[in-house]
Amino acid sequence: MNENHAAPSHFIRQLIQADLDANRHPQGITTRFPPEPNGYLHIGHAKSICLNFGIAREFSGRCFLRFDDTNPDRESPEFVSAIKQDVQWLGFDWEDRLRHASDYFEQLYGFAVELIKAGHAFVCDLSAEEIRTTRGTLTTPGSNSPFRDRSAEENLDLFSRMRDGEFAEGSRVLRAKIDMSSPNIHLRDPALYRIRYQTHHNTGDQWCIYPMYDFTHPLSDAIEGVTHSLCTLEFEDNRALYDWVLEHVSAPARPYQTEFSRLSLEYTVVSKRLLTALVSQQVVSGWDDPRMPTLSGMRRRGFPPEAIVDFCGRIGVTRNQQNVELSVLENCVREALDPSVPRAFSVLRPLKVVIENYPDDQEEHFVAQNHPNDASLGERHVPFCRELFIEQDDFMENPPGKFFRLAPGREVRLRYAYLVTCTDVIHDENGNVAEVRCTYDPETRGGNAPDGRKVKGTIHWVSAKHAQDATVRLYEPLFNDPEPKFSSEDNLADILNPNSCVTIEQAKIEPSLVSAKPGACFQFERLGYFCVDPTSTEVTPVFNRAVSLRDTWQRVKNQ
RNA sequence: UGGGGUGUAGCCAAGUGGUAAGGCACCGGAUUUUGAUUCCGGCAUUCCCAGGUUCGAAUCCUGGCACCCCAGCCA
Repeated sequence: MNENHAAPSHFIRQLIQADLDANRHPQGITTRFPPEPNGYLHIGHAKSICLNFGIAREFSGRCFLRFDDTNPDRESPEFVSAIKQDVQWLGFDWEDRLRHASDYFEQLYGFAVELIKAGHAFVCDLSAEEIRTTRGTLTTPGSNSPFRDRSAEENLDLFSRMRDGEFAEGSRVLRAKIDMSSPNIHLRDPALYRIRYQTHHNTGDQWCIYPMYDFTHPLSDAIEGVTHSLCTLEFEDNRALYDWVLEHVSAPARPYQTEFSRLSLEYTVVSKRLLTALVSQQVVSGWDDPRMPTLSGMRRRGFPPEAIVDFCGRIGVTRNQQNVELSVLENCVREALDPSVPRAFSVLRPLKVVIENYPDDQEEHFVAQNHPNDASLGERHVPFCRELFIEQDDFMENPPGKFFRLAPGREVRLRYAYLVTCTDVIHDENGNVAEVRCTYDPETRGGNAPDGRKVKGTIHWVSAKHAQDATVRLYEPLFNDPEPKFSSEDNLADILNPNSCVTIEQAKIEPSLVSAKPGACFQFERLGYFCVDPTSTEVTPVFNRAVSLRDTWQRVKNQ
């Protein structure tokens, strides 16, 4: 992590500091993270979690985890428990501050009654369609509902009968009475309650009217004593309504909303609708598919939570449109993993090497460091014999100038083992390289030549006799376009990267890797960071590549 | 063409009238039994544009331009 860097000073931090300096919050500050339980949390939510929980921690305040569950049509307990798990995984603790907006339904109803009594809300019998057409447009004002001037008594009666289930779904709504000609469309008599005969995951069949977001949110904030209600920029226009609600009922506190820009990450999409589509159309294996930008996907991919928290700190909090390059996240993952993760050998695309002058029945083992820069991670033994596997990429018959791996007549170091020289190449019937023959120099045990000759190339390897097969999955971005655009009519296949997941069924792994437990992470030397998948077994180990190593050769080769 | 926002390097981002931090990326170079890591060095005479105020402007004023959000009984 970046303890060396001072916490960046963003505008919300400054705002809170100024409020504290002015002694506006003698009881301390309170924030909340308010997800709707209608999907899994993604990297965009992580930004909000780090902001809300982080700022509370930093200023010795409190942060609520509040499920914003006012729409029973799309919410479920599965999502509730997944969200809780993800928040904890990131390292945040809501202690005794777990809430649901639905916990407040009765109080909310009371506030609605207050509004009606004061003449600030009315029951409207217009259909959804009629409301839409009378709302006006961006440039023209709307017109008043014919039901706008009902008496408070009639409204009270109607609203209570709405609650009692006397009316059909969609037949009536409770609306705020504000201003149908407001240039801010959110103020054109917005709906506050709608009728929905749907079992709610928390309140069951207790209610058939459900409050809307714009009514619920400010009041939930007030009930919890939230001082700083932080949300994303698309709610900016809603702020006028947020304030209106708080100013027209006897709210127990006066919270204020501040908006920041939402995160978008190159090559990924954080729209719940599209993520849901990817899952339901089985483009991915589930919400926790390692290609998903969900927290559960990134966890399965092998991203440590500290990397995500670090990332959220690095990108900052502003009101600018934020489109962050993938390399920032990848760098955070590498930086989190590199110092702590043990190294191991694995060959993804095996090429057989026979050491011609190494006795057929001989075996030995070499001591390998688990971490080149940290002896405390210990060492392990790696077996060696006459037949090995090396990476196909590490051999070229006609190499370009800068290539310093194995080639006919060239000498390379087998890491921790011997220097070997390629003496012959055997081709299959199609002319492809099928096997490479080498000789080894017995004087170079461990990898150094007594005569001091320099060998530029060092490659990894695995003993053919001792290696085990494993499944290895390599990932690329799910989308082709750095800024994926989509609409519901789009054929997903057209925008998806066909190589987003490449599965290698018969990678060769060194013996020490066989018993690795799900969740364990390793650096496969020269290949990247790999994490054991939850489905892995000793019979069929499964590794996911979290991220590759930085690869200068790839760049040299491509130029 | 209504309302609300935002413009600082390829991508993020500090900067709050005193002469452009930092990260990522990129480009060198050193060390290296991972073409990794680490280390050193480079990378905005200029802050969307044009005027103006000022000894002095990314910061203040005026006028443009570009982009984003809003017309769910979603959140």
